Amino acid sequence: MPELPEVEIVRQSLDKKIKQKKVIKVIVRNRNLRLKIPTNFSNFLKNQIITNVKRFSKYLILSLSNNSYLLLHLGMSGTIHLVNNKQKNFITNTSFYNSAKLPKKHNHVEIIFKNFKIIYNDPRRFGFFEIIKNTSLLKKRFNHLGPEPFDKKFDYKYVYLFFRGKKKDIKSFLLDQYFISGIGNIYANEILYLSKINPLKKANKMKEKDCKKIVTNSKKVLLQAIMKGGSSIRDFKNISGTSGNYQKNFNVYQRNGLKCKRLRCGGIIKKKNISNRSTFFCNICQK
DNA sequence: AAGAGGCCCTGATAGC
DNA sequence: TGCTATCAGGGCCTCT
Repeated sequence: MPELPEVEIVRQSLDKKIKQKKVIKVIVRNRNLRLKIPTNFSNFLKNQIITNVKRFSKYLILSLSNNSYLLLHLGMSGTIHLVNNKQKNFITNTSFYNSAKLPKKHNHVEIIFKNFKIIYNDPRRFGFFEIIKNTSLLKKRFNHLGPEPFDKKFDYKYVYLFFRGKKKDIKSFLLDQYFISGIGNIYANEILYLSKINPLKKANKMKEKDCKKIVTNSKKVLLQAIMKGGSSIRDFKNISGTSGNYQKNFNVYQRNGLKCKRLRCGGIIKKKNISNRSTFFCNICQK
């Protein structure tokens, strides 16, 4: 599900709810996420106060009162749900991403606070929790990741230099978190469309002008997506009023067979597999 | 070193 | 109705 904008929406709603709140209890129902949850996980978190909720790339970072951090990645299908203790099962009106109703299955972790709890649900279990002991280890943890699109370091010179001698296609690099972190399959497609660049174009063929467009449109697309509350695709029935709206702005993603939205272009959106991910692009205006 | 490909896992949907 | 195949918003690993 989540790329940078969706994770940011979760962060914002989580921040409002759990900042300065104390963890009363943690229940782990299934340790077998992408990374195995250690046996001392619950005890470690108990009585900790969440001092801050931050985000880097697609990772949520909860700062704890003992100066350590709880890292959370949502993988492909992770969602966070809020349940008030007095309610039985259902949440009605939260701004949590895609959480109109609490699913019946795959509620792997519960973090319980005084009057409410948050539940981590993840059918595919590609997500994970990780405890990071201190700030320098946290820094180290993200060492291998490239800058976020909003980072000053992510400018056309960085892009141009990175692409020198690289024979892979541009689409794969937008998904490469070591080059740039936070972009996923949906937004990679949308960024290339706005840039009028064919996803199969080789990185070393990119002109300075192309690199500038990549930089500008990466920032633009992700910021707009955050402002629209992220994208909610699939499972449309259960989306609450506070779910994302950016899917209405998709120009290419899942629009294969439809007309290009650019006036007078006349192109058709095509679908093609690149590095095993579905890729959508206009066959005329993306060169 | 860079790039191609496979794997982790469940659920929804399409096609027969 | 029920089967099988394919695909899904991510990230990491291995092999060449």
